Amino acid sequence: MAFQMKDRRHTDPPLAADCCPGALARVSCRSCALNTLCLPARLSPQEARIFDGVVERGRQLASGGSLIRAGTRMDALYVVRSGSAKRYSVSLNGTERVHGFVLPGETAGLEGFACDRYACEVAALEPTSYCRIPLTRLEPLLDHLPGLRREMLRLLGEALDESLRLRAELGMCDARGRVARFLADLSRRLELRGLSPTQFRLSMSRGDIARHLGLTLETVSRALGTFKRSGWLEVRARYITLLRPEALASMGGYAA
Amino acid sequence: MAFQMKDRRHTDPPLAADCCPGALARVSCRSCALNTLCLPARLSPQEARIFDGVVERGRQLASGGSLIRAGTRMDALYVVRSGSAKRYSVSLNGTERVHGFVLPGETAGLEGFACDRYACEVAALEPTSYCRIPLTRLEPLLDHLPGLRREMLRLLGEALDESLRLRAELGMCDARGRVARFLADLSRRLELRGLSPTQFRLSMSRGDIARHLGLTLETVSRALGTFKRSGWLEVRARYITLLRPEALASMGGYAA
DNA sequence: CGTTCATTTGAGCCGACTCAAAATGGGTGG
DNA sequence: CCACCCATTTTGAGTCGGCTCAAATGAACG
Repeated sequence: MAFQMKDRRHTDPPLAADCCPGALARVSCRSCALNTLCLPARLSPQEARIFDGVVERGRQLASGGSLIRAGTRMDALYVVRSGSAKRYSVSLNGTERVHGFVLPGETAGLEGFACDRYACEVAALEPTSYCRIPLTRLEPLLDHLPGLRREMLRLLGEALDESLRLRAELGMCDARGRVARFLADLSRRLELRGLSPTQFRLSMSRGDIARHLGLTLETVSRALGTFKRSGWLEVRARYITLLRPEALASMGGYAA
Repeated sequence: MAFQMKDRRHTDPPLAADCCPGALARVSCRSCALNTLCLPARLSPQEARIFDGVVERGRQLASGGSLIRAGTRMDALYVVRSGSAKRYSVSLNGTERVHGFVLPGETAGLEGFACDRYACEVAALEPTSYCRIPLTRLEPLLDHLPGLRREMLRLLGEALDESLRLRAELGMCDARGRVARFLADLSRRLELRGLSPTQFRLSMSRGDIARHLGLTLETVSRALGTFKRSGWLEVRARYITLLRPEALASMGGYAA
């Protein structure tokens, strides 16, 4: 009972323009709640209007649903509108490796530019809606919209930079530091989206986190346990409350 | 004496169009030895000709010389023409992290698109010459050369893909596997450039390799020692001869 | 209410790190 | 040409963090 209330407190508020779930709403980017974060955010109003015309709004995806299949021909970019997804790849021996998590306003499928095929699987971690930007419609726009061109390069550069930084930061701290960094990063990204940076629900399992950080799920669990005992956070299953975010941030070497 | 001969065998043949070292030779990309590998390789002949006009040939850089300084404004892309370089960044506490090594025909500075500033240091590991592609001259070309535009996206996508793959592969094998993967990868890239895939000189120190693979230099040294005792390769200082490349490749999980 | 999956906790082991010292190689100047 | 010096690399011994295997607990769903 009291627990139910606790649960309620953690429930995420509606994140974006998904007020009409399941429908192919013709919502424009301008009226989208994510318009300060999303791809068109840096475009001029004219460019944004033109860009708007090529974006398809996808239907809601169920938890576990596949947004992108690795190995298939690259034909579009995808932007998560609400919910979340994980980017991962599966090696020949069946091992799964999680490259990262896609939050609302973030783009998936960029690595497909390398060879016209997607390299990563992207799958919803909870009910998730998305926008689709077909390349056949994006390409022609690049001719006349220098801002969009720059934005594409920026997006790719950012993904590259993030990947390098992740490798660098994870590589030089221990298990607890990695988990701390992960939480601090997630907290920051949630805050950017207008959500609470201190109270949130993890949409990914301990195993997903572990495979993302290069650890085992037991180690992730133990790290969370340590933080809990230190009074830095509260954990109840997937619900997290950060009590001393600054402690986590400093431990994760986030200032590096 | 015999040793001198051994050394000689390993000497790298001249790699590219650097027959006039130190001079700002106005060599065109078309006559460059790297033209099947380098940025303009995928352009149409017309596009390649136009692109040629914006490439500046840099002077020879001494070993240790800096090609790109992290934090400075991004104003150009750099392509190594001969020699090699390391991409790395230094954290606040002074720890160095090596992101990768740049071989002839490979591009450095791409991650700068993220925020208009370079995020990595790039420094020559041996006498190195390079080409410089100023953004102010590259940008306008993107208007009218769709092939060049695609090539830029491809280049960034490839860098991203490689970074993801590296993290994934290194994350799931032990120290020996990482070193094996590193050697197999290097071997493949050297072969692409018309060099021997089985005999080469490492331009980077054990420490550089270690900081690249997330290990210590002692561990890298021990891994090489193990391979040597197994008869998979010969090591003499920085000179490597692979005797059983397939063993290394399979151990490095290179087929993943 | 029971089943099933996810998470936590425990015990023991192994690989990579740390610290330390020896050896090798490259470069320099006599 | 040789002897020396310096940086790099190799090798050794001991420690510890995270992994593996295993069991118990907790949460979610019908």
